[in-house]
Amino acid sequence: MGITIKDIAELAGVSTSTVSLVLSKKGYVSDTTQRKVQKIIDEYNYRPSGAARQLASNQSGNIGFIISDVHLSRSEAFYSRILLGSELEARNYDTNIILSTVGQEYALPRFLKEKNVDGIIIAGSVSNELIHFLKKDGCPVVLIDFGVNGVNLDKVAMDNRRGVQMAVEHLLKQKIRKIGFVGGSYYHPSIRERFEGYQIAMDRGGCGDIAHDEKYRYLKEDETSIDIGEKGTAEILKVVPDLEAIICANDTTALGCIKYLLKHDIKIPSQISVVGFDDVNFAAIAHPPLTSVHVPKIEMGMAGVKLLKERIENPDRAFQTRILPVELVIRESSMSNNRN
Amino acid sequence: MGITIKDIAELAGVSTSTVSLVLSKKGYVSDTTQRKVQKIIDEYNYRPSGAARQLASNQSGNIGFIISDVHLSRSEAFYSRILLGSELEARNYDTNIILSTVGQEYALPRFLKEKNVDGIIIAGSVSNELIHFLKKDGCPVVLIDFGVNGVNLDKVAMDNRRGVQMAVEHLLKQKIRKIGFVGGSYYHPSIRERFEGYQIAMDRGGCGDIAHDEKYRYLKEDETSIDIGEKGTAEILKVVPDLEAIICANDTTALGCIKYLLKHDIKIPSQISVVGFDDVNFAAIAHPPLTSVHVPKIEMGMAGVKLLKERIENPDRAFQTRILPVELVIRESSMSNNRN
DNA sequence: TAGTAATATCGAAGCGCTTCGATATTGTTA
DNA sequence: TAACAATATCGAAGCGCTTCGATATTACTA
Repeated sequence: MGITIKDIAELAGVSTSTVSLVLSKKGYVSDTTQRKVQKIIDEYNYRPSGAARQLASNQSGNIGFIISDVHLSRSEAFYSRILLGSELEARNYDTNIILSTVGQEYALPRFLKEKNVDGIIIAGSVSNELIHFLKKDGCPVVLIDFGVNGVNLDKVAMDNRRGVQMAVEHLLKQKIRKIGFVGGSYYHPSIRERFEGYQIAMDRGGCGDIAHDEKYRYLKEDETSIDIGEKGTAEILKVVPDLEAIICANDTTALGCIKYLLKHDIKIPSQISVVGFDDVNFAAIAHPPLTSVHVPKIEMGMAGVKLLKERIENPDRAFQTRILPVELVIRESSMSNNRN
Repeated sequence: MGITIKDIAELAGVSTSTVSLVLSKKGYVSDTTQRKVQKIIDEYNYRPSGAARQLASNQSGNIGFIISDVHLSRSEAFYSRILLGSELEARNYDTNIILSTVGQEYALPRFLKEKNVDGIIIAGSVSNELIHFLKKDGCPVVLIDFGVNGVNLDKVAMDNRRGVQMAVEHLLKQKIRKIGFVGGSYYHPSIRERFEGYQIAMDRGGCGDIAHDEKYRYLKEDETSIDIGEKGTAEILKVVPDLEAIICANDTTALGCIKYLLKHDIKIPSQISVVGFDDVNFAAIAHPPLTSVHVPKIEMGMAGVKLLKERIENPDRAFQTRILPVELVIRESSMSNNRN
């Protein structure tokens, strides 16, 4: 099959070790030999076998990217951007991304079985068993937008609390105080932080009574969805008919919220303001365009790869959590002209 | 490093070849040995090295997935679904997907350099050089939603002509005849087919004069975008003020089209109907919800993997093109009650 | 029951690299 | 210029599997 390092060595009249040195650019090779060998390599379009290289050097040049399948299908707009960011960054290191979705059941992603990755990025929530397994295994791991209590790992996250705080402040400035919170996936650390951010900001704004009143919130364990947004809005409105705004755990939920309001002829934002989180690409084109906390998804993916590379190079350093800043993007769904 | 096949062999009191047979489930192994070996494997949590296996068997168990970076960022909602489909299908074969975006310049994806994939899926358009290189290289390749003139390869496509025909028929049935066509990426075969479908259907419906009149169309080489949708709509309306409908090359374009119409207070669909193509997930939540030709994206991704697997198994069989059916999803943007 | 076929297991030779230690050559310093 | 360091190249031993041919055992046929 194809041409091997041995062929190149013979053609160039050197040993295979010399060719290997030329390839890897380390060790001593004279300029003349280097050129001579490189010429043959180019001429014959020689490409070293990854497998052989891996086997001999015990390094794969691959990193695994794990994401739960439901997660990916449901929040594709979010996670596929993170994946894209990781891929773009991986390109800089000449590294390949091996993608693997995992189901709900505890199953090792396939590449893990063959351990042909140098490290792993996990985006979003996966089973605790998997995390524990990896932790025990000692394989370098970076978590993006996820975390498990009591497990110390490198992480990339966004400033969830700050994001919602900005949203709350934006509403308070408009003299809106009756603000509710709707969301699913409450098991997810990011969602929980967003809710906490809501409470903190409300407390500070003197609306603690509202933020701590269960009437004003709808929180489910189920994966976030349009459905939850609709139901949540309905539930809260039932007990708080004079609600003024809804902050949603993410944009998908916000979409459901808008859907409900539209259906019941409640004007956005003049009657009720809506704010989402994530700023996925449909936020801007929703109707009305959705105010949302922008999450730097591409950058998070890139940061994950960087962190992983650092960990691989230096396995013993202290674990880091990189928290990327977010930004409130104000659009029509929360701008009531008659208020501010 | 870890435990190897040799260790397992010793622990089980058999030869490594026997362990290998147990692992691969081929050849003859007695029930007793099989169980004995498997027990040790489980007990020690042994995972064979992918690299060694690849090297020895000359099979990687990986398939490469190539997509152009701009393409992916721009039409993420479309291509990430295809990727998802491929990944889901790959899981069934215990195969990994190695992702690689390629830039505009002609560069080999990294995994190609090391040829550690058994085959390659290309989604969307990439440089002709890359296609020619792969063709010459003899590496199994499947093209999803792309094609190059004069290069024979396995392909997965959707029924673009039929899709637009359905859209045209749907409009004609409402007595709408002044139908324009707007789109970018005209270099892309799918887009061209969509335009052809428009012409064919219009011809059949007795509106050939319109479909062959350049006034009624706006076609650009540039990547499809919201921008093109806006500009195209503007251009056509300038010369055909009494336009009744616009068929767009894809949903992104349609979005721009809607944006323009909304801005100029032209009512959709009572004044102008809009139809998109692809039915990406924001089509349903656009305002108004967008009538679109549904493309089975997940299925296309899956079909790509299937086709590739077949080609790998049987490298000499005739090339196939799998055309998946599409479906017109009628939503508000094309339902004018006062007409039908 | 000899003779063949099917079944079961093993040893050893690779797969195509990297890398370590050995050796050869050249350059530098006292 | 002897002595040592730096530079340049090579041979060979693996890395952890698969697979082929050889051998041993058992089952089946005539």
